[in-house]
Amino acid sequence: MIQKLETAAAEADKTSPRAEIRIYNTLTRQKETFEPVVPGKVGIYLCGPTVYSASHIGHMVGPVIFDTIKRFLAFNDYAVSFVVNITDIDDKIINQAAKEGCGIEELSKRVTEDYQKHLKSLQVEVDHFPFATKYIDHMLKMIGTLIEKGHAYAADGDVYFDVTSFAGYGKLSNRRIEELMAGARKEVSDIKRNAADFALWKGAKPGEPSWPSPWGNGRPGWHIECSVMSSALLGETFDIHGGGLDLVFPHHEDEIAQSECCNGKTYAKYWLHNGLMQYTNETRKIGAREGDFASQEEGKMSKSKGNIRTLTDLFSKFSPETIRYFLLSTHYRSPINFSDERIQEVAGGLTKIHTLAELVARVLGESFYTLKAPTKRAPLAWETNSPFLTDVAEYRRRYLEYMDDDFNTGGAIAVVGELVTALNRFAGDKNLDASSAKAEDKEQFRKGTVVLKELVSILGLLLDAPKNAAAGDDGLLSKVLELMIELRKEARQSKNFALSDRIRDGLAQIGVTLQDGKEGTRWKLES
RNA sequence: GGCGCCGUAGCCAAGCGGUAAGGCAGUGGAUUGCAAAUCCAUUAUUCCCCGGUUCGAAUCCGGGCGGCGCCUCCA
Repeated sequence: MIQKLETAAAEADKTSPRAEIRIYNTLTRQKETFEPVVPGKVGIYLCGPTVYSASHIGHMVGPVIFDTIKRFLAFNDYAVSFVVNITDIDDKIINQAAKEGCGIEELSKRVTEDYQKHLKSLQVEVDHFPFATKYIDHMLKMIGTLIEKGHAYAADGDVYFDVTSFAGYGKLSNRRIEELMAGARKEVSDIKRNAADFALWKGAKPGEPSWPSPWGNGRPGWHIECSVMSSALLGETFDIHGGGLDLVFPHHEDEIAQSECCNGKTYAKYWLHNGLMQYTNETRKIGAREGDFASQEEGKMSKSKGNIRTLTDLFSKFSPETIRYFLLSTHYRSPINFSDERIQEVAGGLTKIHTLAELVARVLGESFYTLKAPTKRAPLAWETNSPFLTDVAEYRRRYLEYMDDDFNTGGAIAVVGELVTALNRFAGDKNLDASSAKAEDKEQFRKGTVVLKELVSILGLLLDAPKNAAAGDDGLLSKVLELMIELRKEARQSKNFALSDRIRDGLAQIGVTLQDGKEGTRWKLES
């Protein structure tokens, strides 16, 4: 009963600043109310890539999701610091560099640039990209502390973490040490005390890149870089640690063990894990016979399965914004089925918003893309004194409710779609596209449009006008097309539809779409 | 074998104790010379199956069946 009352109170206040945000925490396996470690500030650390080969779509899921979380928290008036690490030293990099016959710096630099370029095109705004090789000193210090405290031991040039020394080992992935011992691989060398112990430092083999250390020349083990860089940039206890579901064990489990043993403090407060990209072979799905084609393996996208899709390839077919929209169209914890058909299907919703943006430009005489909307959460600045505005307010409330509930972008996007339909309907009913439109109706439309802008900006969408949008073009192309339209108009007036259709079809073939409206014919380039 | 996740219309997908959002595709209609775009209407007595708890379950519990992830590098 009491709980019901509290819920009702929260319900009434969905639109206020710093509303209650619920987050699913992998550590506790339930949704918790978000409370930052330091009031008003939020640190987010996301596990980035090991830079040894070109990024694929799966690498973008986390960044897009966590960038959206960042935007939403910033909207809720938190000062957010978003860190994505770059692991630029690892066996895989060494092997790949050897294969390509180049230095590891050259390889990691090239791959990092590729990765960052794609994040930028997806509108992902990262505050810090720490590189593992820049934090070797910090790592050595941490390893030293762990040895001093009895949680780690040097053996044969390597240093291992003793998992039996940490009572909390296994708490994130819900594993028990005994089970890990039983299931461990036989290849385990005698130098480890326990089969589940993991390397903090690896002694270098001849010819490998290495750094000097008290235990001999070597390089860091996997995991240590995240523990070190997150605390260096966000503090020993920080708010949100994210990554793909496949990193829960052993990576995140080991990070917790190292950091909590070293600092004696809680490491990350909330652990969020995104679902993994699944590859779907549509052809197979609709029942082609086995062996009809060289089918790629279905399931998780991974290099070992050979079913990855590089971004460079993907972006030649879809805009980064479409990919972002696609990634946000479902809940972040669910796996996403990937296929071109799926993206194509989802993309329609985005196109509809862009089409509305064109209408907005015509009605308001102002670009939707540069429209100013509130960037901080606050109650609506206007009265809901009409059915239309009441609906707009309700859509906004529902959108925020979805986002407050574990960043449910899929639900939020559905509401955006409803808002778009409402705006289109209102514009149609009130004939806003005509010069006779009433100022007061335009004003209402404007209010609704600003809300749309506000909501869509949180998702990092519709931030820029599409590259090939024709709206502002006043060059030669525009003049030629105006002439074509004029000629077609004359043909239509004299009922010469064969000619008018020839003009329209001909233009369509070269990528120009004509649309007849009450106020004349518009043209736009195929996107 | 151990630890988890998931199964909602043709497809995608919200809802997670109070009587099934939304999108795509389809169908019908408005608009159009015909289109395009847009709008309207329509598509699950039912949420994999069987039990149980409850006044009430897609939602909670138990048992099946099916799919998937991790336990080894992976976002």
